Amino acid sequence: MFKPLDPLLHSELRLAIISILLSVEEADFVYLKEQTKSTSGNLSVQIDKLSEAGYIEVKRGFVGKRTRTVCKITRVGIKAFEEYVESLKGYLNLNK
Amino acid sequence: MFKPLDPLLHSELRLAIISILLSVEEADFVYLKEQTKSTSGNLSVQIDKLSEAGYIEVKRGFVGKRTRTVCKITRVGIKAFEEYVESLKGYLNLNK
DNA sequence: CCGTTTGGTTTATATTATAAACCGATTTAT
DNA sequence: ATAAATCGGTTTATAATATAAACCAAACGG
Repeated sequence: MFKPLDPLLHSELRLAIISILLSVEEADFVYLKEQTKSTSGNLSVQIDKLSEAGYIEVKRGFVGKRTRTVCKITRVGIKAFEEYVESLKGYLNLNK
Repeated sequence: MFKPLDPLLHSELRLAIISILLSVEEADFVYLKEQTKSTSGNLSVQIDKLSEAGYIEVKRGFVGKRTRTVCKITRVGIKAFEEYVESLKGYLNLNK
């Protein structure tokens, strides 16, 4: 009945990050920060966690002389998200 | 876009408790423990939190000589749950 | 130069979740 | 009658998480 919820995704900020990355192909740090209205520190940490889990891919590079961190969701991340949503449905009564 | 998720409901065990109470009118401690497969300690703590927030009502009584703790969701709890689900939809892409 | 902004990371702290230990009452088994 | 196990929890300690605050190097603006 209640399947466990992937703790990596069951977090407001990380879920928002994944949600954005699902709809946008690629997003950089600044864009994610704007969209999620999070602090840089929090965003940095959560991006790392998603990256270490292999849910997203992070490329650090330059645009002109400025650094730029770009994130992209992986198939692993997509899969995990889909499973998370399925599990979550067991908790919500979406079948109203 | 990303409305904040009520932290009281954005918790696996508390969400499971609420989910059960939405479908069952009343449930006692033992039943909730069985259904959620949680430990007594964890369940006790989370029931308290939901109770203190006014999301559920807790009645402690007896059945025969044994103690019995019965939980029931309140209208406040129902409202909070509905809002939580609405907010959550903004994170999931349920509009596939 | 000097102060400020950009684009972050690191470290410290507050909050949360979870488990472990405990407790009084009640059965059950001896 | 009594010791041992079970029931129905609560309390307390610990581990994990989230969040914010402090910091940093490079770039830019005056």
